[in-house]
Amino acid sequence: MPKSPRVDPDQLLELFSVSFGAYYGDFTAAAARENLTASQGKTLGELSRGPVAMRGLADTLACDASNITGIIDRLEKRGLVRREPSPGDRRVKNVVLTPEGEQAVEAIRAHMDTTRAGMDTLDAEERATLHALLKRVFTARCGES
Amino acid sequence: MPKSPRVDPDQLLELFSVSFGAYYGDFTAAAARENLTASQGKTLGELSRGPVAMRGLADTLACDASNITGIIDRLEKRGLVRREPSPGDRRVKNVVLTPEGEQAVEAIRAHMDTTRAGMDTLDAEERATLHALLKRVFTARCGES
DNA sequence: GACTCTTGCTTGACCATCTCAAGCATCCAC
DNA sequence: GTGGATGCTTGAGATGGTCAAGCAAGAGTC
Repeated sequence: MPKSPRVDPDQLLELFSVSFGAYYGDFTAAAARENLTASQGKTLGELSRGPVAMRGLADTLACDASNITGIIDRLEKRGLVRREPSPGDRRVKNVVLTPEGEQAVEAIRAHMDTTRAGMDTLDAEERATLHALLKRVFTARCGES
Repeated sequence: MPKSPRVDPDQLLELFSVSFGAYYGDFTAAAARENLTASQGKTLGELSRGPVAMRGLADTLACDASNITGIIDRLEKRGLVRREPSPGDRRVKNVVLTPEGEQAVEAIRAHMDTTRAGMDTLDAEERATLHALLKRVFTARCGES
């Protein structure tokens, strides 16, 4: 079953652009529902995988460390996040999600309506295929075997 | 060949988050190379598909129209873009990419190194499959037959 | 210990992005 | 032509982003 022959990398890149634009819009809207900006939502999402040092957030979000200070300041002021001193290195501050922060992450994920509706058009096998292909394209270098 | 059984929507959503983060970082870096911010790059990318009214850009980029005014101001000042009156409606201004603007878009697309490297790990059939699946998830509602 | 080097975080300055409220010009319906 | 809707701009205020500078703390050397 030849899905559609002749998809060159430029066409795929173009589709990435459109798809990610749609995802980003959906994400931004879901975050706005919680009175969070896209950057704040993205930061909380990273933290949902476990505590991260300020430096680590700056690396993941690909921005200057000084930027993170302000974002965490605002999230901390709202009680969604907490700075904790690192036991091993007193320079380092680990950022931890509070229960309220976890709730916010859940709420955002639950309200990604457009994206979820799109995913619902795939059956289980198609989801598995998409997952495998996307993973190869975007997480190759962090690659476990 | 069962790729990987049991990928539920939440896992796929999670992978979207990571993948789009990687894409966004790559895009931002490529845009920065041209002395453009991510928003400016995204705007130019939209315009590469043809002229768009200010209002249309605001809709596509999912932000307030007043925002677009500033972005286009800066792009126009740098000669990457031009405002043209719409023949049919004198309220509307169509934004057109200049040749310099087209060059900038090409340069950004050419320097999406991480993403291109990831795509190179796929063969032609896998690209076609990924294209078809992504398209179904994210462009269903604009759907031509 | 003292000296230096590096690293992690914060601060301040400066611009870009984003939203909202308000305003103006134009179109459209009546 | 009057009134209402629409397209764009402006200005205020908060957030996001970079850069340069600074402080605190680990790490290596003596």
